[in-house]
Amino acid sequence: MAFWLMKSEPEELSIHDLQRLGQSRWDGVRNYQARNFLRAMTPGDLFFFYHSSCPEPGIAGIGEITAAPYPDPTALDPHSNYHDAKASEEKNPWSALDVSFVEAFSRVISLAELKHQAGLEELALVRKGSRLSVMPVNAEQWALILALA
DNA sequence: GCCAACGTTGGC
DNA sequence: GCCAACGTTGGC
Repeated sequence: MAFWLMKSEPEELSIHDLQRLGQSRWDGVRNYQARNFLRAMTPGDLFFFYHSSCPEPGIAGIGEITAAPYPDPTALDPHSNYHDAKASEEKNPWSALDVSFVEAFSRVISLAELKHQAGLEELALVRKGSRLSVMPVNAEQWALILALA
């Protein structure tokens, strides 16, 4: 079992949306490095649900990977914001997977707090210039962040 | 393969 | 809205 962190704009999908829905498809990733991390995920893996591009950016809860990665259907949908004109049924470079709700933290662990937390220096989220939307979290980092919640 | 121009991300 | 940083595109 592995740990991850994935970013979502809460206006699109927040941890509370996921709580209400129970499960959701995680799609729209259009960066190869992030996609490669998606493809490394297996059912049972847990991820921190990060709220980005919002008034209070930070980790808002936990979700679980429930299905192995499959071709991202939004890449083929001309009406989707994530449509990729170069993708086809035969050759779709993008991946999506299914996630389920695990927990909503009683507070958001803010980005500022994560930046100041000793032991998280290597976390891609807080590294200068890093804009990855999907990233690995090691067991030590996971436990450290969980203890802040 | 180089690299300038452009687009995107995402915090502030 | 600004802008730093990174990624992608496309001419050469």
